[in-house]
Amino acid sequence: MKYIEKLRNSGLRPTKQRLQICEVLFDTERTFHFTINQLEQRIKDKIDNKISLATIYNTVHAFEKKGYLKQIPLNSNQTYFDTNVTDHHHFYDLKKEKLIDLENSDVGPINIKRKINGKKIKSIEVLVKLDD
Amino acid sequence: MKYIEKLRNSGLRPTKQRLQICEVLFDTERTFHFTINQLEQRIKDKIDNKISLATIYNTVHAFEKKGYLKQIPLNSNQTYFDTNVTDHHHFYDLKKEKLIDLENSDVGPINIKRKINGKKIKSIEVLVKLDD
DNA sequence: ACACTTATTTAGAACCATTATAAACTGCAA
DNA sequence: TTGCAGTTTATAATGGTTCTAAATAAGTGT
Ligand SMILES: [Mn+2]
Ligand SMILES: [Mn+2]
Ligand SMILES: [Zn+2]
Ligand SMILES: [Zn+2]
Repeated sequence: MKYIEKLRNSGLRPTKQRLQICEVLFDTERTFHFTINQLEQRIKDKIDNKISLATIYNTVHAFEKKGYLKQIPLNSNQTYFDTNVTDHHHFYDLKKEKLIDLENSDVGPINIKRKINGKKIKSIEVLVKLDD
Repeated sequence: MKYIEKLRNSGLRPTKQRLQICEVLFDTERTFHFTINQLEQRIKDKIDNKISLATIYNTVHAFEKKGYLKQIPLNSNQTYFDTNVTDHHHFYDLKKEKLIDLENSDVGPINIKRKINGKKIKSIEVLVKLDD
């Protein structure tokens, strides 16, 4: 398995559940955005055994902490995650409630002129909301 | 009262509760960011009668729909609102869990080069997360 | 002022995404 | 193999938000 090493190197035991979740999350042609419930559904579709919802939450949070996933700031009753952990921005289609990645070449450089004393910029994220 | 007209013009009846919430939200030197629970506390501090939590939710959502408040996309278990409804961006201090307005002069122009067929840009919001 | 209609307020229940619990299980090093 | 820390799991608890339906208040017409 290609994820055993990755997990071990992160200090996470490569359990059956985590490896299967890795396949669902990272064995894909493209990166994608998901809520926990959407991920639960994908897992059900792709694997035979059951993984408890608690484990899905635990794993997603563990992966997020290790930097393999990130949360996307959005106003929704559910938390959105992204398998694309590179710096990038988003369109948010308000009608379809769907996120679309913006390539870095799609957005001009963001120039933050103001500084806050003793604070460092950790990330800069642009959210472009789309109407009809 | 200065808000009676404003509410009537919006098709909202100027009730005692709404007028009092207007005072808490809009009779301020500066605009500010808040969660419902923070607003509830401010209301308790500023006025003598009680306003039910349901009314606070109802009013905030009514004001948001009319464009007197807006939500700020953020990953938190609580929804954040802004009394500054002009287009502007935010710092988010991760340690203090506090939002800080960026003036438009603090951020260079955002240039979104990509278009989505049949969709119009409704808003562009930048969130700058701050570390120590 | 009064009656009538409709909007609003309210306490409390319901909802539901997320987190906590604690017992069973598993990976792994000694 | 044994022991232990890490992990999984069913289930309960949490808590922000929304819903409900009855009481109250505002607007309208007379
Ligand atoms: Mn989370
Ligand atoms: Mn809301
Ligand atoms: Zn993305
Ligand atoms: Zn703001």
